[in-house]
Amino acid sequence: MKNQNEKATIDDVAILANVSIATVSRVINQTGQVADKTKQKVWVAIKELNYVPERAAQHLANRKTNTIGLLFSDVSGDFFDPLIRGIEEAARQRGYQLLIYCVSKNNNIDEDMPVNLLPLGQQNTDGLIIFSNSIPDNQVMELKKSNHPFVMVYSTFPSNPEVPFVIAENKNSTYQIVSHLIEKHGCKKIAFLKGPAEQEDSIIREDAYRKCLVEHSMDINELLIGKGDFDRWQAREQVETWISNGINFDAIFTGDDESAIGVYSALQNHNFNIPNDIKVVGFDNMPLADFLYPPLTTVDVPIEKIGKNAIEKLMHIINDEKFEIEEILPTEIVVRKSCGC
Amino acid sequence: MKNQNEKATIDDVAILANVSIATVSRVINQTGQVADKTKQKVWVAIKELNYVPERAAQHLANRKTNTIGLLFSDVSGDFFDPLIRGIEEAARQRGYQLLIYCVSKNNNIDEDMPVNLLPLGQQNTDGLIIFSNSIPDNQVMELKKSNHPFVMVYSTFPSNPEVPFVIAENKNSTYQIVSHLIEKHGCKKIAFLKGPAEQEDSIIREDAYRKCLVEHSMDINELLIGKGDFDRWQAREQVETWISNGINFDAIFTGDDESAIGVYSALQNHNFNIPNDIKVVGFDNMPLADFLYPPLTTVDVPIEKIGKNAIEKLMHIINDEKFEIEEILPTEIVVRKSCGC
DNA sequence: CTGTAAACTGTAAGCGCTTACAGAAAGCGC
DNA sequence: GCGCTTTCTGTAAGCGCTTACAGTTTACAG
Repeated sequence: MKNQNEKATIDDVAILANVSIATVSRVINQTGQVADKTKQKVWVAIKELNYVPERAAQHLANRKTNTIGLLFSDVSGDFFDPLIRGIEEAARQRGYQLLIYCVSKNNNIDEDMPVNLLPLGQQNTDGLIIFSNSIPDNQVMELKKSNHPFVMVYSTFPSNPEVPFVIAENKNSTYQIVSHLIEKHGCKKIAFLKGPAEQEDSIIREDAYRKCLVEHSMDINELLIGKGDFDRWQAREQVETWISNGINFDAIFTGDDESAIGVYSALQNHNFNIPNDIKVVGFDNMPLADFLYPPLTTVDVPIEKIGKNAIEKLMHIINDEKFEIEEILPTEIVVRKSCGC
Repeated sequence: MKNQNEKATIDDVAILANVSIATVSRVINQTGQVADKTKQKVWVAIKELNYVPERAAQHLANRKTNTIGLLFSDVSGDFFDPLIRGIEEAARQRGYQLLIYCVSKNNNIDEDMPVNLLPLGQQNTDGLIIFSNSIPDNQVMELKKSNHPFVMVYSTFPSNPEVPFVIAENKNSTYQIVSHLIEKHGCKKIAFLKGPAEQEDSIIREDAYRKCLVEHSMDINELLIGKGDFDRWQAREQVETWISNGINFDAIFTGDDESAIGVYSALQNHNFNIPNDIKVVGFDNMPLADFLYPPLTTVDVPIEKIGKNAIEKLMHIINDEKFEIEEILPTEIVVRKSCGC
């Protein structure tokens, strides 16, 4: 080692162990055969020098970064948490690092930005996990063309059936939970808070909600379909508006649990009792759902598993193995008290 | 470009633009002088080829990774969210990527693990942000010795006054919020949920709580000091235990907002009214605080700012600029309704 | 002891970039 | 036109690794 303060390189190890750098590389990566005695010497030297391979150099030589990128937007905390954990852990177990990039209002990704200028891409990752609508559709197309492996999470990409994704089942479970309100609790005026317009979940849930009402011979009152944006602030505001406009409803399907937080806040601030005055059900079963009062009836989405499976699929793609383009994980309704049960 | 499918390299650009790779590098990095006409040619070639510099190669040549690592443990979502955003955004603005690693039960970092084997370190980052107690103390010491830049966030490192940190003020604000309960609302039996024993915040808050009671000539009832662990599940359990043991209290200082979630759940499930029966106050002012019912009186901690400032300090360290070892951001009590106001 | 295959090890090229250094071109005063 | 400075550009070395290929050693049957 030229200098005590510099970090050791593979050369230093080779010199100290009295072998060639090729051998050092072989013992570290367990590639090729190395005599036990030699291995031993090398390990000793590595420990002695506190040697850690420089990842950049490995990447360059391997033409592989061993890191996967996560692109996400403003998912709220309680939901985001299990997701990122699932992803990070699964990635790490496979020897990958996780690089992240949050898209937010302040640093939006422009439609016109060439896809190769995305902060996460071929230059620094072996593959990408893209959360929902964190980048514009045309970028997804470009990315697909570029052949850089990626998988979408939490939303499909209808315009191109080749784009792999992992999502949760939406339609049936929405139908079920709305039915529950109608059949079990006799709700007549069920309000609905729709998510962001571009988001697929949002659309599917709305369709299922409408279908459910229709098939139960109920009128659809457009006044009862509000904007929730899967956002607690927006949801609260919408409910406040309904209340101050004197609009009547006996239940709310909040679109997602994040919105349910806003709904609870608005209703309780106006002294409505949940579920006696108004029943509410959500979607996602985020960790908080069981801590709200009353505990929220919702649809359980295996968030962490979605993350894990996304990584798994991504690995298949990266390794050129066979994989299913689409994966729809089952969800199941979890009945707590907010629906009146 | 040898092959249409391969990504372009700097050589391809150089050939197409009919200049040397040195020149290409110079225009990309804006280092050195390049004639306008030449610059132009280079940019055209870059666009033409969709060229993006390979980060690994840059790193190797620069001896700089331009990425900073975030080491965190089980911080809960609603809290974690602003933090990570603050950090990621600040880092990106300075041209750094964010690599993350979650320490959790399943992949704990062993005390004996040599610090150079941490998944985040010299090999892949230029510096680290370390959240609270995500790695054992001795590792922090080792890291310090290794001279790799890092800053602690959300906790100081008392055993070594050289370790830089960014934290929020704890003592005064805890004192204030407990006083508020006593002076303004006449609380006589204030329970307290302490955080994880190793965590500094936890200790400071407990001390301030005790001091406040003593200075208001109140008895300290050890039965009213429970284990909250800054964890909603644990907090709920502790409160349930108190209730089922018939222990009396008229208020709870929950230690942090995350615990407050558990406290609300336990109290409300047992039909206690907050604040009429029992007043509760928290600490952190996480986004959810205003959405709980009743809205939580708590102490506002500038979470996102802590993240930002940590990055800033880290940059100073990396760039060998002057910096303050310690930074304690002011907090302020935000009064909502859960205290009875 | 020899020959041959198997086991092991080393040499050197190359991954894609940055940059020190030197050389070429341009500008300018005379 | 000349010399000198300034501006611009290219050559080549080197960052720390992996790995193809070739060379050396060992094991063992004959």
